[in-house]
Amino acid sequence: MERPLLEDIRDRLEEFTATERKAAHALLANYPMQGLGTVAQFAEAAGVSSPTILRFVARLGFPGFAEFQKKLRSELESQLNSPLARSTTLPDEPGGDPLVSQLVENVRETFSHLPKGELTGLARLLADERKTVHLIGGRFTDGLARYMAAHLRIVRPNVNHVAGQQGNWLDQLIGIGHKDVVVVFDIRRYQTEIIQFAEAAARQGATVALITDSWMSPVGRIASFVLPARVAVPSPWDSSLALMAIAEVLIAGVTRENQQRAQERMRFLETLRNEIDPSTEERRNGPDI
Amino acid sequence: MERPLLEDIRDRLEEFTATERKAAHALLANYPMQGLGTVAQFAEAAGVSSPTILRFVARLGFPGFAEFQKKLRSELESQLNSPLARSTTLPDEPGGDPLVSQLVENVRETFSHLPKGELTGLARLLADERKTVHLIGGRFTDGLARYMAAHLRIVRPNVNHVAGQQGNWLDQLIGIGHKDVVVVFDIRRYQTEIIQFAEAAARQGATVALITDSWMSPVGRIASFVLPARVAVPSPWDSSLALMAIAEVLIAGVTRENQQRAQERMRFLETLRNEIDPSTEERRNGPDI
DNA sequence: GCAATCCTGTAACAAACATTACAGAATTTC
DNA sequence: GAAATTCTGTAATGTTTGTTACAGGATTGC
Repeated sequence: MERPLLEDIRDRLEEFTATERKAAHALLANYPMQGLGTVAQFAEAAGVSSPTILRFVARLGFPGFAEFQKKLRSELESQLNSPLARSTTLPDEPGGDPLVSQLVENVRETFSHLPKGELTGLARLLADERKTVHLIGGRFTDGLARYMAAHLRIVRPNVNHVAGQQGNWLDQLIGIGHKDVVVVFDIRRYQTEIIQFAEAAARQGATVALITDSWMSPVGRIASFVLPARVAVPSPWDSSLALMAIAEVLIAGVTRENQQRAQERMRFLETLRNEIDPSTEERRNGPDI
Repeated sequence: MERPLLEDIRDRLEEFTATERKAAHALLANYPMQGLGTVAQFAEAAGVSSPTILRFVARLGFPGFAEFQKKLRSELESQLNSPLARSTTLPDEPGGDPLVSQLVENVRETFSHLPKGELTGLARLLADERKTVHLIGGRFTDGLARYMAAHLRIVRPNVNHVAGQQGNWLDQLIGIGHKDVVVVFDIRRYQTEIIQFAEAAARQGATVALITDSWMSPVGRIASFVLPARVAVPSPWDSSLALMAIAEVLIAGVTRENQQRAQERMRFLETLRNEIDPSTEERRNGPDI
């Protein structure tokens, strides 16, 4: 990671001219906000002219004010999104592992920022038995789509997991229309096939719900529901844990909406299972809900 | 202190028009940075027109975009200058939902009770490239096995996801022996086929690792590694979130153990991907690791 | 002490921006 | 089903912005 600009400026104060130093002090006093306004505002705060600010910025190695602001924004975004900076507020590190702390924090942060109405609204829509629910995921998120489909099938009819060879996905677009809901799991790298599937489904009148990461899959442009999750962890991998938490909350929400029907379907499934393989009753080692 | 704009927007999502909601999502997904650029940048990120952004901002009660930005800056400055303000928001239940609190608590509790040695020992074993790793899950946990396999394949060779028709599982027992590791995801109701597979693999000399719930699958009797997870949530369903957290920590652990080889394999995969479909590079919307 | 060089602010200018006007599409109401 | 209303994007426009050119003052070197 590149060195913070603030430190760079601080170390180079002596090489600046008098007015450049004024600019530097003004920036350091209110870093990085002072540099995120206009050249004129920064100049006024520093008590120098606009061209002086540009010379100061050029001295720092930026070809223009826009590049300078880009750098400040980038640093600020990292600061706002950096859990390591905030993890100091969580004295308990479960298992003493920063990775685990981050996993927990991701789930917590995800739901802190998710609009409650989006979750309940989507759960209500998914509970509507007049609709057919399709779930699609990519290379890493197909398991989530599969997991959610496995649960939803138990509490409601007409659940389709879009899986198998991607060449066959187009076949499953046939007949999709206003009575369909498409739940899309898409995290970076965003997959062209998923985007195309979602866009085609939307064109045909389906409602699209997106469960994605913080950088927002392009599917977000056509989705009616967008549920972004925190995925950054101290690891080369992104974490899908928060996406799975969203899936679980939606599953619970649908089950709650259709409580009576869900119980009927679960009892029926139980009866089926006991008829086909009575020995499964013996597998109950722990308490059952 | 005035109420944060973010909360205001979140609570008012239902009253927005479709395009205003898109603007709201774009802002919430990258708050407050998305609102601190130009109208055109914000519009592009939201997938709407510039005038729509201005209507959205007007709907929030601001006479113009400048006033809106003023508000965002003010909030941001408060946030940057007041770390204590940040820490007081953490004790709140994320989303105020007991289900979400329990999900977070399950992950935290799971790792608090997991022996660290079990995790690192299993990660080390899974990183051993002389071994072949098999992953098997049941009706609800196959997605986890698939997820873990998809990641492990990238950082190490000889990874087999035992999937498809259960009748075919026996075929995959052929050849399993001392050089194999079988990772089993099994939560109640425990599946007879999984138990039988694991028992047969153990008889043939394979090392068995079990990721299960607190009531302990019968596979625990013959497993060398047992990792129990908290699954109880206020819902008719059990939660698999903590099992997925275990999977992610193992994935990260294996990647860390094989850091150099993992990086080589990832680079090679990147090269393959760019050769087969160069357009995937364009899909990078957010920062990449 | 003077010439050369550097620093700095003012003014001008091209580009970018926020905003408004307008028209077509979509939705709602009767 | 048609009229009224609302939503939305495109185009145009006035304003603001970043940047450059230029000139005067300050500093440095001979």
